[in-house]
Order: sequence, then structure tokens, then C-alpha cells
Amino acid sequence: MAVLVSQREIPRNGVTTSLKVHNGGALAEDRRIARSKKALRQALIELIEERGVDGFTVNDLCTYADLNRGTFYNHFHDKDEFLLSLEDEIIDDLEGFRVQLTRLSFADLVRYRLNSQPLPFLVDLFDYLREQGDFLHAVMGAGGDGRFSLRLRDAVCTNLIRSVLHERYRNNPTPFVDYYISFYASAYLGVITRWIENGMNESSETMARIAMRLFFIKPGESIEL
Amino acid sequence: MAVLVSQREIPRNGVTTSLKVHNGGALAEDRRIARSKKALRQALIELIEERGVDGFTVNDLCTYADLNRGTFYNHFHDKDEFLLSLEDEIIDDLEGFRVQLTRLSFADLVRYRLNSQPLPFLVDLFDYLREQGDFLHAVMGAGGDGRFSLRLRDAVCTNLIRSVLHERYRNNPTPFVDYYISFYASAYLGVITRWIENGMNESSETMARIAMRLFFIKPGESIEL
DNA sequence: GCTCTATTAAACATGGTGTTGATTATTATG
DNA sequence: CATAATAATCAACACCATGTTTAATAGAGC
Repeated sequence: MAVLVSQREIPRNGVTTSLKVHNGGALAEDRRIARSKKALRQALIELIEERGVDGFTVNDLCTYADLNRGTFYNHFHDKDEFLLSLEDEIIDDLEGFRVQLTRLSFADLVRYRLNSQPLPFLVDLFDYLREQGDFLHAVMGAGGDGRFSLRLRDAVCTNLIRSVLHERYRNNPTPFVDYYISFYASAYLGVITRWIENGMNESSETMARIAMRLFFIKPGESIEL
Repeated sequence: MAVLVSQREIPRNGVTTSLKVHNGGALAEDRRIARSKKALRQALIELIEERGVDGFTVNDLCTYADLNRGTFYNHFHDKDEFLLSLEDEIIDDLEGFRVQLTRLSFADLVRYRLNSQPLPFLVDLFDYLREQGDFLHAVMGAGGDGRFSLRLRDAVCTNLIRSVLHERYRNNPTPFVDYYISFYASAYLGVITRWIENGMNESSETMARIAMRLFFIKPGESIEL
């Protein structure tokens, strides 16, 4: 009676799914599972691009992925949980960048800027975003999932600004500082979004330089091109 | 046979719905329609806040609005069309601000800044946003409609930046200028979003001043509080 | 090769959707 | 106030997606 129970067991909060792409080896997923999830991921991207995140059903998803609908339900409870699990992977990966961020100081930024060098951290970040480009393009586009952009802003941009902000103001609860942080966090999210929307034409180095240049510019000033 | 056809006729693209709130008088809507739509709007806001934009059905909507489900379908084809019609109202209203924007120059901004006066245009904008606060809070929040923020950014913020940008760069297709505009457009959208999320505590004048101050600040500089 | 398990296929109850026709209630208008 | 117009209600409908369950098949791992 309880024999086949494990088949119905759905991984709590996508723990297993995080092993999928960057699989270190330990606790490797069954090839069939990996294949199915990969096909579903690709189908999801295509369908979001074509019809927007709410413009298709689980049926459509499985048709695109050339899988039985039951297979989908073996792994995910519903469409949203599946989407969230993929988003979680990205956010989890970005945690790694967050720890780099906390080590970053305003002084570092200035030093690299004076040497006309892009911050390696930023280059790595744009490299990673490019790696996930197809998914990000779908999910951050017009038909994508608005929640993800908010998470990305909090996961990366807000922390980025906080870390390079002068220590005095970093945890200052003044309303202006609050808006100051929101201002720049959203600003950098906007740059990233724009880059992804436009097909990521610029190289990661170029983008890192642009990001740094934007940090040191004053809006009212004339731009030296 | 074609007698009752008019009851099923749904207004093409929410033309009639735009008369609802700010009704100038001409072609006034039937009171019953206005009442129904108002109830639906309020129900929508409550349900988005409670369950997110995809967390409820047309059934729920009508239960909250205390209306028959048929009434909803008399006016709208589906949930999304209804939501879009409400968003369109806001965007249409903001068109008025857009024309003010095109008249705005960088010089104006500096002049007001030197006199420590907030731009009347900005005060009006924040006043209007507050007026629509409950809807905006729902639709721009975590459970809201991500598409709307994108529209708001394009309708207001991008134009705002373009108009105060130096003429030389305004229509400059350089990649950097492109990102420059995205940067500041998203930045100001972020400030607006933050203000709305936080319950719009600051007055419109205060927000206008903060917005102007953020325009003249250089990120790397220390902030004078 | 043998065991375990993922995929498939079919069936099912459930619930939301969008539409329709007839009835009732409310509104605008003369 | 009386009347015509029309909006809201109610019940019923076919349709489709959902999420679950079963048994059979196929494939992975060892």
C-alpha cells in the first residue's frame, strides 16, 4: 500500500531541482528526471516568450516538452511551483555573488576605477547572467514574471548599493537614505534588465565598465562619451 | 432575434470604462454600471492584496463585489481584460503628465533647485499617484501585475529622463546613453514604487524634493543629510 | 540480469470559464 | 408617473484545465 508512495513525493521547495544544472555529482539525479526537467525548462522558456507566463497551461507545457502530463505532476505540484523552482536556482546562485558583495568596499571601487579596470566581481556577474540568458530574457521580459525582478533587485542590487555606500549611511534609517538606496538599486536592475532585453550584445567587460561609470556620474552633468 | 444583442456587446478595449472615475459628463454611464464596476474595482484591489493577482478567480471577484458573475461578463471578457482596463485608466491619466514633461527642460530643473522649490509638475504627479494609491499599492506590490510597472516606467520615467537630458544626448543611439536612460528611468520608478509600498507617508512636496535632490547627487559622493 | 523507479496512458471528479435565455429590478426620459 | 430601455440576476450549459489515481511499460543504476 505504501510501496509507490515515493513516486508521488514531491521535493519540498525544489531542493532536488537545484542539483539539476550545475550538478556537482553528489546525489546525482536519475538521468530520466534530469532529461524531463530540462525539456520542461526549455518548453517553459519558449512558451513564456510566445504567450506570456499566463498564456499557456500545463497541458501546453507538456506538449512542448513532449512529455506526458503525469510526468510534470510527478515533480511539481503546479505551474507556479515549477516556475518558482527555476527562479530559486538563479537566486541561489546569486547568493554566491552576495558574499562577494559584502567584501566589496567603496575604496575598492575607486581603486579599480582609477586603473580603468572593471571590477572582476561585476564581470563575473554579467558572465553568469549571460549563461542564464534565455531563461532571464523570458522571465524578465514583458510577458515574464514580475516577482522575479523584485527578487533580483533585492538579492543583488540593493546589497550592491548598501555595500558601497558609506558606512555612516549604510544602516541609516533616514527616509532620504532609504530612497537613495531604492533609487540606485532599481537603477542597476534597470541596466541589467535592459541588457538582457536587448539580447546581451555588449560584453561582460563592457557592461561592468558601464556599470562603474554610471556609479560615478552625476545626472546633471554632461556626459563625456 | 437581434433584440438583446446590445447587452452582450462588450466595449472594445475599455473605451467606456475610461469614463468611469473621472466622468466629465458627456455620455455618462448608467449608474448601475458605474456601481458594478466600482465594486469590482474595490474587490480586485482587496483580492490582489490578499492573494496576489493570480490567486483568485472571477468567482471570487464577484463574491467580494457582491455581484452576480454574469454582471462581470456583461462588461469584461475575462479577468485580465478587466485588470488591463483599470491599468489603462492610470496610463491614460499619466499622458497628461507626459505633455508637461516634454515642456520641461534641464534649465527649469536647475532654476527650481536653486530656489529650493519643488517642481510643481512633480508635486502634481505625486498627488495623483496618492489619489490612486490603493490601486497602485495592489498592482505594483509583490503580488501585483509586473507588466504595469514596465508601462509606468516607459510612460513617465523614461520620458522624464529624456526631457531633462542634454539635447545632444537625448536621441543619441550610443549604447552608453541607452543604458544611462534606462538607469535613471528605473531609478525613479524605484523611488515611486518604494514610496507607494511604504504607504505614501511622505508628502508630495517632500517626495518632489527628494526626487530633485537625487537628480543632482553623485553616487560616490557622501550624502549631506 | 535484476531491482528500482520514472514515464506513459487512461480515467476520474472537481471546479472555473465563458455563454445563453428568461426573469426581475433599476434607470433614464418624456 | 408611466413607460421604454437596459442592467443585474439566476439557472443551466458545454468546455476545458486541473490535480489525482491506477496499471502497464520503459529505462536507469548496480
